[in-house]
Amino acid sequence: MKLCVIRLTEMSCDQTLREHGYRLTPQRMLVVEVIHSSDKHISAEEIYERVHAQFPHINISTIYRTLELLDELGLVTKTDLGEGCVRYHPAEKGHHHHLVCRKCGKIIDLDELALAPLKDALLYDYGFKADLRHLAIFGQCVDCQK
Amino acid sequence: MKLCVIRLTEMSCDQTLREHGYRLTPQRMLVVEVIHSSDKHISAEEIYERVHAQFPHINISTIYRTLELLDELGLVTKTDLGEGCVRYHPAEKGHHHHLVCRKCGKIIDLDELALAPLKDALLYDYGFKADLRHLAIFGQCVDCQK
DNA sequence: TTAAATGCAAACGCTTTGCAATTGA
DNA sequence: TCAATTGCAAAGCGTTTGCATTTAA
Repeated sequence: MKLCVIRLTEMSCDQTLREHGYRLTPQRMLVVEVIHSSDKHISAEEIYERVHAQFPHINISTIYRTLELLDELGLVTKTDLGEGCVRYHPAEKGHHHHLVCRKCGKIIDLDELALAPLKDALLYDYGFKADLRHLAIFGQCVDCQK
Repeated sequence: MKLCVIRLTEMSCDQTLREHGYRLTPQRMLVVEVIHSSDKHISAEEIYERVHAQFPHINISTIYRTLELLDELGLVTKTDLGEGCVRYHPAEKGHHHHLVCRKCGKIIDLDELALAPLKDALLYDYGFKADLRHLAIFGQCVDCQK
């Protein structure tokens, strides 16, 4: 069941690449596969490590170039969680926010709807059209408060 | 009137430094002065430029070391607005959030209270104690929506 | 006098770039 | 075939660090 979804998503990536006249190289396919099969948001370095295990010849600049391309095509979303690197995840997996624990580093996903009232308030009070995709909110999780 | 406030705040910085056994060097005093007299949040590079104009001998590593110290003493607050650098401002100027326009780069200050409902909701629903100081919210400002 | 602070230079981690060699269509 | 893509090496950025020299107290 899970596998079906993954395959489908990867296939639509491949299709999108082809549609835009980009080549389907093994490097690109592996990057797409790794991002889609990751259960969490993944950094360029982590993607590199995983691809490298299967394709030792790959260079990290190829990872960055592929990520830039996937971002341009709207296939991945970038999130800056304030760690000094950017994290990527498939755009298809939908928008959500992040509660980042400053103590243990845990990242809790927060549904997009949780910020809907704030979004409305900002538009009403400031005329500001907030783009609240993948917001990172820092603090302390339940476990670390004990 | 403004000048009084600035003087007072700088003096309390100087006092705090002294109280903790740190030396009052001309470099440190200039950094404090520049941060306090800036009308907006300022980056290390910008602080360096302004201090350098008055004190050409200064090195940027001194700026970074001073900022680290001021942060430790709770005299300045750091904000990552996703520009690839950290911005600083006097802790005395209070907490607030930032509406960052993706088009024109304008930064609108948002009162701390605006996020109080969200903070409460996160604690209630997730048990997450959010530290909502100096949050950056990206989007489009009124002017850029036209 | 002397520990603390500085300037300098070199390195850091993440990311980008120029260029020659390789490869998918 | 040949432009697109890659690997490689080098550089970019903001920031940090080790160390000898200087300086505030």
